Amino acid sequence: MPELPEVETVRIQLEDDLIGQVIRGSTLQWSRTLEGSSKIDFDQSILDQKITALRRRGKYLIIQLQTEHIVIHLRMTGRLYICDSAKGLDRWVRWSLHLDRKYLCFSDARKFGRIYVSSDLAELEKKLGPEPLTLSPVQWIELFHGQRAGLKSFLLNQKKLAGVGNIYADETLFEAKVHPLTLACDLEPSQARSLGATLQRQLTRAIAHEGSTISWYRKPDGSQGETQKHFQVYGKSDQPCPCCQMPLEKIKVAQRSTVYCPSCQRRV
DNA sequence: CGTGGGACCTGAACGC
DNA sequence: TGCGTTCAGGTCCCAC
Repeated sequence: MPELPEVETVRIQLEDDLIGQVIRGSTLQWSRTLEGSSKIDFDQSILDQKITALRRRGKYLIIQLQTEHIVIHLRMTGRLYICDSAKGLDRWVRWSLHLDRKYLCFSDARKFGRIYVSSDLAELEKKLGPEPLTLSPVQWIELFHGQRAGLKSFLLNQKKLAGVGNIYADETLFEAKVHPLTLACDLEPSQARSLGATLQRQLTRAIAHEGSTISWYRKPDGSQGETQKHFQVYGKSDQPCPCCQMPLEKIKVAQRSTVYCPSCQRRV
């Protein structure tokens, strides 16, 4: 499931192919993929514009044009790749962007992914908390201060912190030895700093390993990420804890399955 | 402010 | 073989 490291990997791989390209049009195969405007208005606002940058904010990928931005969210099964044809290379292509002699294809089996155009990113910013990789130790303490949500819910809340999803939330809480239902405000300052540092380590390592391929995620070149080989708890319920050998437990938190070690991650 | 449930979706895995 | 069920989960929206 694309989270921050997966989206960052996609950004890095597509950057060189996209920057400097000029938009010649688009094809929309599943209308709900495009939100916020009609296909005609969408095309009109991006036509003939040059791509000046490829950016990421949380789990969003942002194709920066001269006066507009194309904002893309992959949700669960979205993939992006460069291809010679607007039809793409698989049966789940929902949208493609026409460039000079190549196409950026958006494939999305589950049809949850969304794309929209926006001249300023203020609306997006309103929905998103800070980038986890830029927070300082003091900022981590401030982030958790006074927050009465359970930590698993808090980490998944994009408005509080941008880019973390189910995989890296569970892996981080395990490595930090914190119970997923611990209230954020109950962390001691030293624990808050340490949890932040652990999350940053997890995300940085996952980017270095080019993301986690659980089922659908692929890099733009079609290959899989490597991070899943290093999972300690995600998807491993009932297996022995890598630390104490007690069986890992699965519970539902905020509608998501959550795997943790009841012995190593004691509740405060 | 916080949580819980449903909706959006379809493929994979599993039970019978 | 094939049908039916369950699970996966990011975000939005509504109810409490």
